[in-house]
Amino acid sequence: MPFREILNRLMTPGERVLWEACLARSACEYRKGEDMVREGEHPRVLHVVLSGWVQKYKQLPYGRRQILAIYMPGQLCDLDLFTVERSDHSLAAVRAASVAEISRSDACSLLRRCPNIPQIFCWSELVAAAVQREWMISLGQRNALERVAHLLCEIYVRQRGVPDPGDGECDFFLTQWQIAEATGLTQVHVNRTVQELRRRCGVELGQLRLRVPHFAELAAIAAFSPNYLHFGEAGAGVDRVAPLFETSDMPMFAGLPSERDRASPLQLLS
Amino acid sequence: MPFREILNRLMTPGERVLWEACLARSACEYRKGEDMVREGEHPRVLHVVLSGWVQKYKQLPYGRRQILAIYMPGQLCDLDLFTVERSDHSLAAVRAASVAEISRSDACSLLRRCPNIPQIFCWSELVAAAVQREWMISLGQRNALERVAHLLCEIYVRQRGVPDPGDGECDFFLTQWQIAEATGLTQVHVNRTVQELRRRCGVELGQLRLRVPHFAELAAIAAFSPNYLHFGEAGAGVDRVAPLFETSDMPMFAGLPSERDRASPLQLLS
DNA sequence: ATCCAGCGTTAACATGGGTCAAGGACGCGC
DNA sequence: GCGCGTCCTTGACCCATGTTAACGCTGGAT
Repeated sequence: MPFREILNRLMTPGERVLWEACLARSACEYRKGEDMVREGEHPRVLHVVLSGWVQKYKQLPYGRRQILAIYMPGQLCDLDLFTVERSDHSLAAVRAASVAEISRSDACSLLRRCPNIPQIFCWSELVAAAVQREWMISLGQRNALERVAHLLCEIYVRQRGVPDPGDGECDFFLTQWQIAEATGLTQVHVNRTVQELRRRCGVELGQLRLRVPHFAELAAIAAFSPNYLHFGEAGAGVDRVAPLFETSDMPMFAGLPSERDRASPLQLLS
Repeated sequence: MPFREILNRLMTPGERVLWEACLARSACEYRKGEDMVREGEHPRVLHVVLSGWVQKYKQLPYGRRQILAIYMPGQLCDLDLFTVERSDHSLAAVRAASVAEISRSDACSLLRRCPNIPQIFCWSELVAAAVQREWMISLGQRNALERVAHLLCEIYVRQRGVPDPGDGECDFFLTQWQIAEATGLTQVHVNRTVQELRRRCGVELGQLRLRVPHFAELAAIAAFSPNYLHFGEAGAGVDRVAPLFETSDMPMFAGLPSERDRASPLQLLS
């Protein structure tokens, strides 16, 4: 269950129409590497990936940069930026990407009309935060082989879902240099590592495509466990989260005056 | 302006009484290293640090662990856990710590009665997420000296605020082994690094206390810039965020039916 | 057809930080 | 006062990863 499916599952058909219309209306095209938000700017719009991938990154004195997150179609990139005066990071297209830029007023009217939308936002942020924590584990504790293997596993599972329906392929838009920036390694060493993975479990990392003939082997190298993606819960989320907060069991919404509207799960964001 | 001051600034006196009462009522004591939430558990309460520090961490196969975040008095540790079925990380005391454990129903009634509380939650989460991104930079891009220096700068500024009123001291509850777990280094190498910092800029890392006689020098080594802590904004936050969302300018709340109550800034969390 | 930029590949060499092992200082319980 | 555990310190050694510098392939622009 890739991210898009979760989106669809969480929305009513009517909401989906509104949502898609809003996205389509504000779609923008970016070229590879082009910035959408730059560190220090005051952010004015909310970015939602339509196609391609988007990277959140920080630039460091003298050239190096760290990629902090990768956003895939359907994901919200920068919900936090609405509360913040100056962004502390940048946002750019990984390759050519299409991105919806929702203005504050559009976001406002969406929220007014679609009670399930906040829930979407909630899951999006929740998963993004969990992924970020897992990246910290890679950066701090895993060696090069494990880091790259883990990143490939994550990207594969985020697109294909788990359990995997199976032909072992998915989109892959990062260059080896970008893998290096995400994993805190050198481009040269990423190259060595990718070759090792090719040798050990037949991973193919080609033009825009990742092939993983034996996912289990790759996952074993990375000690990859998809729990942190909270996928199973997102599936259940529609049924579980929504009723819960109608019955005033969820602390943040219960007691808020908006109960009849079922707005607000967003308040639970991490 | 350390975190506690921000808390006070954001609350009305009446709210502060309720808040403090709620914290006091549910206070728990933990010994050094004792777990409050363990990975895989279903989280039932919200943890707020009263005194001492709290660490969020993940345990890895064979012994190593990564500290993901450090929470100081006043901070909320795990707002996200309310939405999640099973926690993907653990929470433990750094040293002996006192922690309030707010039940869902208590959190609920707090939110009902204190319109500014969600705002507090919002800032807490926002800053926590920004700190986490900065830690990724350390783990991915900085060398040992820069990592440790940066951590010391952050801990100093988070307690003392910036600009610093000045005598160059603050609490410091981490052992060198815990610094190692937070920075992705070895305890042995942290020791070497701390000595280097002692030599280079007179940093003293003693029993429960950190002394930084020349903060500027330490900050220079780390290339430390406190922007990511969003401190200035938190000061302004009371005046700016609140009116903004009353005038329906903030997308997430504007249009929500609860406007007369001024609930909901939490919706903007990242 | 030619050029060029971007990307992947390779090799020789350098080094930051890990590993292992031992010892010392301090504080705490008995 | 003794013993023990926790934390800090030190030294010798070594490996994973960084550095530098080529080279070649490919695809797009002219």
